Amino acid sequence: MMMMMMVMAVGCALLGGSNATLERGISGTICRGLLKLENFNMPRSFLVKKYFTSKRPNYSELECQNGGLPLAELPAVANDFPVTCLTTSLVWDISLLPSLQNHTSSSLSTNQGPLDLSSPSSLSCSSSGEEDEGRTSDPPSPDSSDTYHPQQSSRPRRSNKSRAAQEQSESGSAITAAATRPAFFCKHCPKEYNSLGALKMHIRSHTLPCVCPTCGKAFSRPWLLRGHIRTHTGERPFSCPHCNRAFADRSNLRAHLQTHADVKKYQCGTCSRTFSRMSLLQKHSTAGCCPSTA
DNA sequence: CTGGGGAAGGGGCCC
DNA sequence: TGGGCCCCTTCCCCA
Repeated sequence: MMMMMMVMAVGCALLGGSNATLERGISGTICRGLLKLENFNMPRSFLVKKYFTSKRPNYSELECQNGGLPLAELPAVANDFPVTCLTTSLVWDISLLPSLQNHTSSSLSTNQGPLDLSSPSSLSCSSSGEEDEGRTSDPPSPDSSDTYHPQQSSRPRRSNKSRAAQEQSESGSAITAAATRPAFFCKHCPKEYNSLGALKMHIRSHTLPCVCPTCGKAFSRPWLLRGHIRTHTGERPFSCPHCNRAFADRSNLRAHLQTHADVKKYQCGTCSRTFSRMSLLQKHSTAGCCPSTA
């Protein structure tokens, strides 16, 4: 079985050009993942580098929804869930998205139980990769020269603006604002981070130290691998309290719960129509319902 | 075309 | 400082 999956995965990777048909079928997911890895465009890096993060999200905003219980553990009679959600400021107006994105939070859970994910044999985050790379969050040795290491430099690399300022006063006496906010750059991509830890974590997205023992797909973090392994095992620890559906991913359960809501979380600012997902709201907006925002 | 599910990526926070 | 977890978001596919 494992060999078969590997062969399929390799085949898909080799045939990356015509992925339209390959992505369908049994190995579609695997192929899609590999193809994504191959391109590695990282289109989802939307959270990079926030200079003015407001630190902690306001989790208490949503606690009223379920009293802090995990959604998967909500009683089926939690009928005020959607309403409560909407009576708070959590109804999203797409016109406000740019300013809200960094301030939203919907921590609907505390320490979760159902996700024990035993299957220890399959959870070894990277047979080899994690041991060499993951533990240190550093790229493998051949790579290490390709990434920034503070030990190799007397100070963190600075942002463009900071570097310009530094160049301007090369004598060194006027490193002011830049020095108070050092930036750590990734040498694999143009991203920059405020802390070395964040950079190291990011570097893992390049080194992908966690390898699935079943299909060989690599991930940046152990829990990503765990989630992926569920696609092989079929484990779905997050169940919907309103229906019989279960999900392997909590976020997907959360999105699903929106489908049970009479009034959904994401609201069009023009027509007041609500949507279960922001992507649907965005589609709705760009489709022309809201000319002002389209 | 729309809505929903599946899978995945990434930063932030807590321990 | 690092690992684990949380949450958000996105992309793709399908009904």
